[in-house]
Amino acid sequence: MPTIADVAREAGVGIGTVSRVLNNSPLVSEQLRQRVLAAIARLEYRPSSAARAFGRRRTQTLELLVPLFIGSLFLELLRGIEDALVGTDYTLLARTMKRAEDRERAFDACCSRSRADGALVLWTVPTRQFVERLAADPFPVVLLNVVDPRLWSVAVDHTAAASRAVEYCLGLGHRRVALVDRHLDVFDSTSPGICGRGFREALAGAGVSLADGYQRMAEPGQAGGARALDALLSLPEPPTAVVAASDEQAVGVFLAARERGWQVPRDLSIVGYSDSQYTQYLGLTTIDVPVHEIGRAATRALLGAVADPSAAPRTIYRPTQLLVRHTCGPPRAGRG
Amino acid sequence: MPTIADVAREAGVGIGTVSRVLNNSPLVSEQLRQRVLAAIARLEYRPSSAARAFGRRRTQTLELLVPLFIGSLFLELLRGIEDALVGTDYTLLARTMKRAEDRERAFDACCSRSRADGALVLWTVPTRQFVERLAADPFPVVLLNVVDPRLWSVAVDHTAAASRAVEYCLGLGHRRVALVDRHLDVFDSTSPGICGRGFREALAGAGVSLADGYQRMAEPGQAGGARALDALLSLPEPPTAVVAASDEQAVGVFLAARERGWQVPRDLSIVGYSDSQYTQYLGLTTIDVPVHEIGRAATRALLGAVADPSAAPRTIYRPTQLLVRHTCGPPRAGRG
DNA sequence: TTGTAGGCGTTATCAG
DNA sequence: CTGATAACGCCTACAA
Repeated sequence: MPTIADVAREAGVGIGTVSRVLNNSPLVSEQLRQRVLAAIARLEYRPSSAARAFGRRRTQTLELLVPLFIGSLFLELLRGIEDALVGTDYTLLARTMKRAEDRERAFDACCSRSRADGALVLWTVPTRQFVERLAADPFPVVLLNVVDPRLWSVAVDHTAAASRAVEYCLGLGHRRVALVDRHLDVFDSTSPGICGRGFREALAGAGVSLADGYQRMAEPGQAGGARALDALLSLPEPPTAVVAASDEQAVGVFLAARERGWQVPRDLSIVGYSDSQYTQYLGLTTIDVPVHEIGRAATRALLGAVADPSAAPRTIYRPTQLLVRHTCGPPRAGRG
Repeated sequence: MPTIADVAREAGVGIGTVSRVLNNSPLVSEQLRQRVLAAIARLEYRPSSAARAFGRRRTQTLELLVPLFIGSLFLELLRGIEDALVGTDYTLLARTMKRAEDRERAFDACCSRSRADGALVLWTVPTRQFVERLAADPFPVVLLNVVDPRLWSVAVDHTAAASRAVEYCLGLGHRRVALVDRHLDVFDSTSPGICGRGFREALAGAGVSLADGYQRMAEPGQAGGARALDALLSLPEPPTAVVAASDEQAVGVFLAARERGWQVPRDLSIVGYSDSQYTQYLGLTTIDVPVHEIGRAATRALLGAVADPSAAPRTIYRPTQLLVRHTCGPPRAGRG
């Protein structure tokens, strides 16, 4: 395996010149550049990325911290990230986290002496220590779908989105609207729900009082949604519309409703959250979260922060919109 | 940022001892080990992974080459890979490929002077040059869902699986069974379909002749399936059952059928392929491909190959099975 | 069991 | 513009 020294010898130049050619430095005469390029080709030389990372104290790698619970949106997000990476010579290191302790370890590993130049942190709230350590020893981090003013964040306004969904149901005539919410932090069951505030605000805005048990926290995934609906339907006055905090939960709600013989949207209206594309054929009315765009924006922000670590962190919001399909309708007379 | 030398000084030992402690070498007295550990803690020292990778000529990284077309199975696969990685100190580098040229570059980048110690290659056929280069300069590679006898491969027997699906339809009484197939290599539209052979064998085995136009190649995804069904339903004698080569295509078939007013399974039976979990609520009858297990097995094989590059490559098959749900039934009298 | 010295392949710095 | 040369931080002999 040839090294830079072999190339230098082959081309009859100094090793510095070869390095400059490799790094597209303008400080090389065209003649020598050609000689070096030819030598590289003859020897089939490839620079060692390990040596490079070591030498320039930069790995050309971005780290992605992602909870393993993640649903199908991950793909879309990955595409967005890759989109932003095209043309750069950065690659992506994926580190998945299953449990809270994995997260601690991942945070720990990623910030000090990282294998990467920066990190993308998905759908999980940074711990206090993490933020403190980052303050002490800056390392570029961008949060996705979670906001922390002390760090770069790219997210949507969950409150506005949830409000929009609830208002839509209210507009259809529903008064018994329930929320199947999701913890902001998958690893922390004491963390608030992402949609709770928007839900309450929308109800308050319409002068509708919040019935007991209508605001539920559920596990992510279909199972969580299904269980939540079961609970809701056991209430003395079950809701006529349900807003879910994820499409997967919405599917669970849908299934559980069907199981009980409730038809959607005749007996129950459902709004999802995220537009995960796998629910298209279900005709799920949902909040469209521009996941692809979030991934791209976050990656761009991270690359920027890597290039200029002194830039003050910003929070970037992306707009959501309601995607009306076929799981919502007016409440049924007998039940509404 | 402290280095190993700082730790050595702090602990009052030689740098070699620190290195040995870091690498869990048994050749350190318990006493010194403790002193070193304490020094490490005091200094909050973390070894530089870049320097490590450089020094030991091993990156502790596995590379994942994945076509961006990939559907929801990717998540399950990723989980399988991560499962196999738990307990090792390997991390995963993801390199996605959008077009055929990306693939060339990815193959190129991954084998010579790679940033990784080995590579997992998904759902895409290795090019001739790739295999040749690998033969000349060994670099551990494991193929997933594609088989090449010259390399490690983990896959299912598509022929057996497709046969099983077709036989199931035949057993229900169908005689007009069509196939919506998928190219073995997403980047090569001249590559054969993954299910074609099993399809034909099953028909032949039952003495059913293959009608013109019943074996179709389709693009991956719902759109491909939908388009393929449109074509099939335009035939003078449309099929009464369709076997698809992916769940996503099956969903497309399902949607297109519904669009045309055909009910499933009354007017049309559908079998999917892969059990992608997002089709559960559709009740799709499908071939269960153990994607998680494939990811895990492939990663284990790769780790093995990294540890012992001299081991001869093997092909590992994982069994599939038919998952009967609700999209198949006997052919309708008037149409069957 | 321990410390020391050399090497890994680049990049960066510095004279020329 | 170019070529030496010194880091870079760790690992691995080798010698003690």
